[in-house]
Amino acid sequence: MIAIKKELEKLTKEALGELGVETDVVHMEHPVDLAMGDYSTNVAMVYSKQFGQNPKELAEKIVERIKFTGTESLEKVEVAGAGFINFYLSKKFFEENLGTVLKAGDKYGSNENLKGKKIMVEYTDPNPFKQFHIGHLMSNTIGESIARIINFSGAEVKRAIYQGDVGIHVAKTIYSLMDDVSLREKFEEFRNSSVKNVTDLGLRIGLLGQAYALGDKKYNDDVEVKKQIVRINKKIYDKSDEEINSFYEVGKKWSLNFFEVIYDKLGMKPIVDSKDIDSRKHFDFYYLESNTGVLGKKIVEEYLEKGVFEKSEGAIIFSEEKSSLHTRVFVNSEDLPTYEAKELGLAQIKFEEYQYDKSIVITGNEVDGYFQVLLKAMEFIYPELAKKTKHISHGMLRLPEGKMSSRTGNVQGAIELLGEVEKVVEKKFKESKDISVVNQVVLSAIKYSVLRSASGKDIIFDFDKSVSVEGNSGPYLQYTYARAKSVIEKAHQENIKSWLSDNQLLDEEITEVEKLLYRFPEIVERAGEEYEPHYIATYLFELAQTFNSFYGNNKIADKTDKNAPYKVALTEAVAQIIKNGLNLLGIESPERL
RNA sequence: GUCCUUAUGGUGAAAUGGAUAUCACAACGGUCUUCGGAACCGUCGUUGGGGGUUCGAAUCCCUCUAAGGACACCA
Repeated sequence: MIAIKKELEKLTKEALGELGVETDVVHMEHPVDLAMGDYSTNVAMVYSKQFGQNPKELAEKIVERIKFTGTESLEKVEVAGAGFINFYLSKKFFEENLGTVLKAGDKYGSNENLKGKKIMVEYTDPNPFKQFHIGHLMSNTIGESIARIINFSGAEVKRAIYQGDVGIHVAKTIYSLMDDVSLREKFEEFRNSSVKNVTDLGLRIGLLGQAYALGDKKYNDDVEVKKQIVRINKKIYDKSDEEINSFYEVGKKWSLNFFEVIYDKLGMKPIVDSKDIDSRKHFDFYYLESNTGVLGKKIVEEYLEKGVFEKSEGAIIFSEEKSSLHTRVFVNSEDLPTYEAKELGLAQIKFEEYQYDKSIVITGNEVDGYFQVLLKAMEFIYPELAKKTKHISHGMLRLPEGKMSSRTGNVQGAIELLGEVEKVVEKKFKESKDISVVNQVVLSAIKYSVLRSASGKDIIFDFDKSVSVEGNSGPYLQYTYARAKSVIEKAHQENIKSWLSDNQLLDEEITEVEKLLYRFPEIVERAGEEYEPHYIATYLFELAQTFNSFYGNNKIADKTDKNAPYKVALTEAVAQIIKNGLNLLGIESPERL
């Protein structure tokens, strides 16, 4: 809780107390317009009925009783509109806050609301042997941002990833690798040579992709092949066929290693930083369906006896009577665990490895219905874990050309999308020859497009708008940061010192920029409470706009202006907050574009 | 058919039950020989329909309409 907000709530409560109202809840918010003050409360409207007088009169009475004269932070308190009480903070407050921002630096905006809490965040979840598509990219973007935000709120955060290394998609790939002569030859060649770099790895991933496409086609076209693939699938589960095992292990390793390359590209910070392609890691916990399946099936069988599940048509199901939702199959009639059973196993394994206070799972919203059923089943089996589990879902990332689907084969790869955006960025930022900066702009364009609106709804990715520095975009924020940095640099050259917190009070108006700075910590808190990164994105854009307007109307690095040190300090604070905020979105802040 | 989600200017979005619904893009017009013009300022235009709750509704409830998703062995 932000100190000043708490103080205003306390003052209001005391005033209400004098009028005979005891309450714990004083709703304190920011007025829609900066000109209406810095904080506002609606208590007069809430209690006017109880007092039998009109809200404005009651508001006046409350204001008379608010003792703010002893508070340097408060300039004035006014009644406005239908009975709002508006608080105006003082120049002194804004000055002090500016000092706080500069002093806190990279830590500004952090809080300790989740101090001591252990939180596991599962996200991304690509499947080995399949493409890392833009849906995974979206999940990774949201998950990484949420992980950073709750970490900034003081929690210990562990990143987890859950990958489908078994299932029919794997069998399709293995089938083609074994059955198709040229694919098989290529596979043997790759298997017998070492993987020295990313390019080598990429070639192998290409081969797996071809094999999957071929297997998928034959599975749908040829009934006999379908039967074979189903047999292979079963053997992958029980590991009974050595030849299949060998194809499987090699392909899985290539796939998993390639995903690590992608996490690098997406800007994740490695947890194990190694040049060795086999040991580089970006997540704290890696979970595989091949492991959760075994345990999940055991759990289902155990609770079948206890009456949670029941047999039906050769499968084990969780009936709609139990869930009051809809019936789902947990172990299919082939005696294999479905995703549902695997998830039960996963929950147990996760908690055994890490005694979390909260387990967050981020997925696409097409599994919302399924997840509700799953949580119901979990309530029967581990009620305490069910309570700690939070499912967050997101919509689809759609490209202008059309809809992305992993089932129809019309898949949009994440790498391909990055490449396309890079082309647009390079065209636009011709001068920038620094490849790492280009990458940072590419990622900010994509990530910001995802994070700027509330999660849950589909995002239509617009190449031009996402890269444009003229609208509400990641690159716009990066540009504003770079410009602020450039102004600060200029001030240094002009020998203008930045204002320090012990400096004297300057007789000057309160700028709109200042009125936004102190709100950042509140925004971070709310984003953390609601697992909603978009609050940060929205705020940063407003801050950047306000700063750019200030920049357009004021000369900042002006030696002849006695207020220049203060303006430079404001610029520094804006830059700092943009950097901190972008970091929470998983976006870098290059000093030059 | 049942259940879930969604519906805000031409387009994409924001809004903790609060004040005159806020931005961006597009369109139109303007500023200034610039600390990074990749700027700034302005004009235009919006809560799907109908009821209800409330001092107050984009937000909560009911209903209709439309779109998307889930609804037994995929994940």
